[in-house]
Amino acid sequence: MRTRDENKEETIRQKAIELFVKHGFDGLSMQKLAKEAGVSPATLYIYYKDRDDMIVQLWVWVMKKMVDTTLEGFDPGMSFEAGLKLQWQNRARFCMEYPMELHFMEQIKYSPYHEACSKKMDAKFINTMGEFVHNAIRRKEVVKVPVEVYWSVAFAPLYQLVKMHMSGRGLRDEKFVLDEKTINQTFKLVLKALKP
Amino acid sequence: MRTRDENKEETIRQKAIELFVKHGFDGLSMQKLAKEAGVSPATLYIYYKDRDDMIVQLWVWVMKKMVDTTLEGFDPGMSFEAGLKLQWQNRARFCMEYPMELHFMEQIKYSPYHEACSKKMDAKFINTMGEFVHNAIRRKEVVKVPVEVYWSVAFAPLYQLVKMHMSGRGLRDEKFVLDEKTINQTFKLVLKALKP
DNA sequence: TATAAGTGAACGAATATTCATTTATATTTG
DNA sequence: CAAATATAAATGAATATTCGTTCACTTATA
Repeated sequence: MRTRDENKEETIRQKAIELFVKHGFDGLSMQKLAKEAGVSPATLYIYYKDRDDMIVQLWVWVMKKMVDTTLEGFDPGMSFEAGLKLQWQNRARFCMEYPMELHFMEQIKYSPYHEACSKKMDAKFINTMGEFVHNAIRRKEVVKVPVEVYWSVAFAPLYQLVKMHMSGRGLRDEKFVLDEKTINQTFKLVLKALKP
Repeated sequence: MRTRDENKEETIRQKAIELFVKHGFDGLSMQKLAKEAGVSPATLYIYYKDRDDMIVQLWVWVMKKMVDTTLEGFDPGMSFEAGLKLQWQNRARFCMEYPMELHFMEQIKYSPYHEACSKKMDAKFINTMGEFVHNAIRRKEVVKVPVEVYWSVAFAPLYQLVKMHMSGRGLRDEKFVLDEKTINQTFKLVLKALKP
């Protein structure tokens, strides 16, 4: 039997995200994507059941990449400060290395695909994160708050900075570039908020 | 001459956001919207130049609503703690009262429309916010950090909580409902982070 | 009566998806 | 070892819809 061209598979994914980021949901049409990736439209239907399935599978792929990057060198038993710091570094690295993938994920988050995607969320990842927080709370390294409150304070500021960085400007018209110093400065504030 | 039916204008806006939130960019087609709003497709082109223009104008309208709500009772000369508290209350109220409008705005934020929209951003609003922070920094009520860092720590956690509230669940599968108590709890942490 | 609001049908272009065929290769056969 | 075969990958053209937009026309009112 004929073997599947793995290279082709990767090209499709890459071009799909590229099209999506550049032209949004409207721009990601099966025919345009096929042309862009140099394959027949019919080929897409070998890889994916339909357009919706393609978008969800694309999300799963990107999510895995994100989880892998985020967990690099991480252990839920780490001390709170060290663990959170590593999380920030890993997450920031992912954002900088894969801006289009991040863009794609953020756009999915508020789209009708959000529900279908979050069902495919890696449970192990969430559990690892949860374990880390609970360890820290138990050791009294972190104020005792619901996980949602913790997560909001711990990571939302970072993603907000990344958002500004990606759009190239801050709140006003001035240019904004997220550098190591700004990350550290913000991290210190977050740490202050979460320590008992 | 014949007068424009203001009621019709409002129905179109309402149905447009409804369609957009329910079915995303793909779902907001001119013909579907016309049918939904009970007007001719051609009528839409009296109100808007084309589909892109409609989406941007829709955003401008929603943004104004958001700014108005956020500024209710606010004065940039307020003390930091009182001002920030009011901001949280106003913003939370907007999110709860107009969930679809918030949904719409968030989706635009990561779409190709983001740039066109942010050009129409109300400068006065941004200036008022900026003035408030700078007053607070001058009075030494807030740590001296770039506005972007301030904004990220001050508001991103709130919007993250709202996001979870709107999706109906937190990080795990458990139900999550954002209540007054959770808001206050998070607010206290943010305040701790930002105070010198 | 002048004028802008509002219409419904129509346009070509683009959409998602399918299907009868062809192509490449892993495996089996002689 | 080489040739035949089986099988999944890959295709390009065609499907019926739906898309955004326009235009000749009617309607309501200042």
